[in-house]
Amino acid sequence: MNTEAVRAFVSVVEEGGFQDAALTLGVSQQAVSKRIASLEKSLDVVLFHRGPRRAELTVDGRVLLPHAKTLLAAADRAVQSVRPGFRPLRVDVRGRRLAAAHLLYDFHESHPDVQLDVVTLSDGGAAVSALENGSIDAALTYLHQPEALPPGIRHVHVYDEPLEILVGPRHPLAHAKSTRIADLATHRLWVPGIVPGTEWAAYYASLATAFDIEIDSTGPDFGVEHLLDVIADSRTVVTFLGARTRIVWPARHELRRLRLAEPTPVYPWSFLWHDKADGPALSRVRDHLTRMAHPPLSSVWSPVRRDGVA
Amino acid sequence: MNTEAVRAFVSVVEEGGFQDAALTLGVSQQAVSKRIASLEKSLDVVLFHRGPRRAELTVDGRVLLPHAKTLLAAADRAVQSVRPGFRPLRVDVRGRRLAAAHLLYDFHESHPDVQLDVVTLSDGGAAVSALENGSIDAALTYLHQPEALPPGIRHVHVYDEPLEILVGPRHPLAHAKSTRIADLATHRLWVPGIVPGTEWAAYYASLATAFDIEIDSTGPDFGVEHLLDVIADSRTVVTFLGARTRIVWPARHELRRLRLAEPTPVYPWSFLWHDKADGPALSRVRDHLTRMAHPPLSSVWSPVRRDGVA
DNA sequence: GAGCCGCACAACCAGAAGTTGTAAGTTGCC
DNA sequence: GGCAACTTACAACTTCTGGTTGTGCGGCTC
Repeated sequence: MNTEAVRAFVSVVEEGGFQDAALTLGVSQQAVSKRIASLEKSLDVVLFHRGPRRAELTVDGRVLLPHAKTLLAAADRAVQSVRPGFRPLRVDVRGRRLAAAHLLYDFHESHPDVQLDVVTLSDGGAAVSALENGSIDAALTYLHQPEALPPGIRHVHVYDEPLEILVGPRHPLAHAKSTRIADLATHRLWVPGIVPGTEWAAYYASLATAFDIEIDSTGPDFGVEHLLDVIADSRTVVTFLGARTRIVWPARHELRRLRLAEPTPVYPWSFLWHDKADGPALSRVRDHLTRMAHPPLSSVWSPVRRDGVA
Repeated sequence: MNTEAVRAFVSVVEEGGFQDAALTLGVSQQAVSKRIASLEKSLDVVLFHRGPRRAELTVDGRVLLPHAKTLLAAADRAVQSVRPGFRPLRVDVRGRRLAAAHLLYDFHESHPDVQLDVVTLSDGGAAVSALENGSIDAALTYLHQPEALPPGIRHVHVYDEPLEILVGPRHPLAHAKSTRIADLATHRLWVPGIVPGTEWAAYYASLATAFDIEIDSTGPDFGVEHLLDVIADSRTVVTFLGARTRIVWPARHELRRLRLAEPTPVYPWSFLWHDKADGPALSRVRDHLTRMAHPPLSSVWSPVRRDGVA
């Protein structure tokens, strides 16, 4: 499947003949003829009835046509996605199952005309340096030290995500409706895969200090499936997750999500962008996110102190 | 954008390095290196950080990756769509705004796993010969002469589509709820674009004969927009359309669709297929369509007499 | 420091894909 | 019927893409 051959095919259909297609493609008629011939050979079907009149699509050609068009559209979008200056807005969401991805998806649903490219970088620090060198335009992340941002990078708080815990069916808390975080001190709090130095690690460090609990992030991270297996089988292990974190577990696992209360710890999401990247598309995203900001819960704990309105 | 270069790019990401990608692609490491280099040159971005360790995606590479994958998926689907013996089921629906397309879309909604290619051929006769030579697998059309089908082609009636009329806001019937077809004899019944010799022409000929009305199909067909313009402005002109024919008219046109009653003329849709093409996918479509068959209306007129159940 | 690993560059070669020139076919007009 | 006008296809030639093998360079590992 040669892209140029496909382009020739679509062009012949749209222009109505080899000659005219050649003209619009800027090549000779013979070149178009060769492209179509090679395409037909590679697919092993005839695409046009060549009458001496004009070329007419065969049934195979008719079937191929829409597929060919989507192929070309995909190719064009692929090229556009990395074209400096003209590319879609690039936003880092830290992970595709996290609340940030959810927030951005909300935006996409209500603004389908804004071209987006969703990226996931390794950590918030990487996002900031990517913002600095211009390889991304914006990021949704937890900002541990707002005051330490490099010049030119701006930020706004957009969402406080309540924290929940996940326990197995035989855990003592399995049938509770909610629990207080201080009551968790006696349980084993396990959050594998926290990479030291990331904003994620900083958040859990703050949480552990604030409530005088111990969060175990040791041991190798074998992935979510393994974590769920352990939780499901254990009477003691508890893990944290954001209220809007999407996880899918196998049907056999009867896991429970529990709200935390009095206070509810929240994971604060900020929207970051570079002054230079600011423009109409970016401000539409930012406006949407700030407008969507949920009203603050009655009793919350957050690692960052925010002055003024949420 | 060379497809093979994109394939190499995705392969390098999935395999984790140039070397391994070369192995799975069956080419030399240097060839992969060249492909990536040419892709980077054509896009004018760097896709991989070449550390001495393993190749690592840049932000541009991360962004391109999903686009590259959809591009390859589109290419594969395009090839599959014409691959003899393995291609998706091809069904002719006569026109994408007609009831047949609607019926097939219903099927697609409830059976998204069945790969379909929807085709529109010029007329029912073309569909039959396309069925005969195997270039399509099935068709939804009005079958004027079921007894004249070539051997091997089978058919089943699936849907009676009530006929409606379309009038402008100043037409005397504009505020009627429904009308009897016999009462239309005094109006100008205009259906432009009926190609003689098609099943469409045969249907209207039957209709005209049965109710002793005159249907005007003369004059050049300037398309639906022109037809709607004429209807909207006229106090006399009336046109027919199927109850499930989708038309979109500009907001300024206050057109009215009216049901026909006592009897309601129906446009009977049949599902046609070739014995040789019968298989699990085709029978799922056929079963769905026959199951969806609507209960017969109380008083209908149809050009074909059907014995037994609907 | 020696060896290993991973990617890039150089030289070479085959063939893909462009060009021009020309043939073969049908339509339309005289 | 014969010729002009038009279409697409084929032939010969040229260019250059994209593959190969051989080799170099830089950073890990031991």
